[in-house]
Amino acid sequence: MTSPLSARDQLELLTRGTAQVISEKDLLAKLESGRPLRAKLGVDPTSPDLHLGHSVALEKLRQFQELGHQAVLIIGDFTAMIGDPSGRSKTRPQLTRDEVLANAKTYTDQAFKILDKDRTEIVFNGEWFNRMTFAEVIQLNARVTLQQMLQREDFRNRLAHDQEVRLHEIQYPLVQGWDSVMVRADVELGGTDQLFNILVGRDMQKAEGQEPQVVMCVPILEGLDGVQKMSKSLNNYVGVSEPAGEMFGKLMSISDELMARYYLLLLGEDLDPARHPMESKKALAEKITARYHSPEAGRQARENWEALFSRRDISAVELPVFSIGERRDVLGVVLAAFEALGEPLTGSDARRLIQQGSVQLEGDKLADPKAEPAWTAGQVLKLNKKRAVRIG
RNA sequence: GGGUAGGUUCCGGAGCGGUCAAACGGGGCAGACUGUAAAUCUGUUGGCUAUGCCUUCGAAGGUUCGAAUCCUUCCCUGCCCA
Repeated sequence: MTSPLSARDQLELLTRGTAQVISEKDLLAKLESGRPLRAKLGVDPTSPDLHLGHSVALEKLRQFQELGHQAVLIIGDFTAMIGDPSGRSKTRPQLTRDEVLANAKTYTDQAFKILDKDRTEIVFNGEWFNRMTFAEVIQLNARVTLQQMLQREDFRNRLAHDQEVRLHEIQYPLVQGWDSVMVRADVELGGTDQLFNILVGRDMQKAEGQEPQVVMCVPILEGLDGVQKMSKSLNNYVGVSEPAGEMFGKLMSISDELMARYYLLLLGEDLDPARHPMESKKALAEKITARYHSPEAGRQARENWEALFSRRDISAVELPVFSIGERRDVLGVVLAAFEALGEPLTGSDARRLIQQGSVQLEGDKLADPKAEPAWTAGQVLKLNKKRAVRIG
């Protein structure tokens, strides 16, 4: 059942916020056919956590679903073992099968925070690749030339800079393209860094006598630093499964410039330049937090944040309660508190935080790791910029 | 297969017998300033039962009072030639 919207209206909606569509004409033609389109998105379960960077493409995929089309989510259990070289200046580490399968589960759970589970087809590409014979692999390779693969910027750069390019890496686009053939994709979504791979998919489909897929690239979302793309390894991400407070806090730390970008790519809205930047940022953080938790949680996160950082009214803030253990010295308490928060520190790191004045009890710096202040229930112990606990 | 250049702490990149837990830059963290923003300034950035001790400079041995630095073997990578 496709949407009552006309093909043109659908086109208008679907292309909004995309960086590149090849081609809109083809997409329109497919939409006009009236049948539900198969929109493919491949994900590499290389790390188990989805973040807002991934969400851009997932949101787009959901839009297809909302219009009555079929989402096809490919879990690259096989491809993850190759490692997508896209945008990389180095060879990616290859994962073992067990790591990949373990990641896949959490991955899909998180993806369904965005996608409609009932209208999503999940496919593991190991399903066909694990069965391929070597002869078939060779034949697949025979479809493209080395020169074609080397057109790709990543490889050219690495060659130019005398960095290694391993053979398995140049096969990646082929493998991804074959996925499109296997699922008979009408559209493939991906970040702009996927352009090359998705184009190869078109070639593979044509070679197999299929109608080539439409390429739909969404922009790459910058991470919290505002410069590099959001990624876990750069530690500049906001995970979709993070607690509401974390999520809100991380979003409040972005630059104004980046905020405009997030408005566009995550909310699909334009930033109102007349509004005070901080107000806009709070609104952004609340909306996104609400999206992944609940409107109530979004509001709560905002209130907490305002109480803690704007009004400095700590009495109103909900903080994790922490009970002092055996050690009563500052160093021991800080270590135990981080431990309790699930972010253990080394002794040296904790010592540094203390000596640099980050650790504060009710606003007073505790700069001596060996001191034993009179810990009192109800007091607020600030640990670092983001963390604080209430003594219980 | 031949020639040649390399493998250093999160990254890049110095060091080339002691003064090296290792310059410098980037990144990270913290402090000041703020809108927990950006910019800027300052400090910090292996671990520990911590004014000292322990483990790091591709791997394993060796020389030496002493090695990231010298020797041997091995592993890995680039480039040129075949």
